[in-house]
Amino acid sequence: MNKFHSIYKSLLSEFGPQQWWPADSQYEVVVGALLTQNTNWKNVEKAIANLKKAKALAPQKILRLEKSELEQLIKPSGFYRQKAARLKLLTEKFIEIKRRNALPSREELLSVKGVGKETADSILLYAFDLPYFVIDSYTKRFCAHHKLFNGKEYDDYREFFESSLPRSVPLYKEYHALIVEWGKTI
DNA sequence: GGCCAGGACACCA
DNA sequence: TGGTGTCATGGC
Repeated sequence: MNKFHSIYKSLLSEFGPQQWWPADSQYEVVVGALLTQNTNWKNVEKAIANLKKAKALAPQKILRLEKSELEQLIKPSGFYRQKAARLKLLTEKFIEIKRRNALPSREELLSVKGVGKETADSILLYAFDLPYFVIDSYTKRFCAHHKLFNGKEYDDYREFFESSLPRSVPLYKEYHALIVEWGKTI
């Protein structure tokens, strides 16, 4: 068992299973992935609750909302003007993906304005169950703290995790969630 | 009452 | 490629 695996086990015993991503649908994961950018999850929950209350948490409904309406609904998540515009763009991509009945590529998600690497990987992993390890600011601190890796670029970290762990979607999901939980405590 | 969150992008040198 | 400004609300 390598160092990654033993740390994982201790995180799991300390914090318990995180069961990410909390959502009622695949599309809700996509929405949450965008809204949570540099934003406390509590605020994202408020925005998603607003969308549900307005019965707007569905791709076609988001597209049909006036931009100002959408802005008001997602306001608690912050950066709401940017996010409203970008959520519509991402939703168009989501519809296209579902229409062709195929899995999304990382490249096409990254081509959507407002979707960077972490958001793309979160969607690939948590919405589409594809084995991409999500890297965030906590993950880099985590690596430094445990002297696991001292890289620079996002993809260096991602490839390091992916080559150090068994290629398991449930493991990727849980490990990233546990790192975030760890990050909140330090 | 300030600090910051489950980032991304534009612009500059 | 590296550094900095911008976007913005709400929790603690």
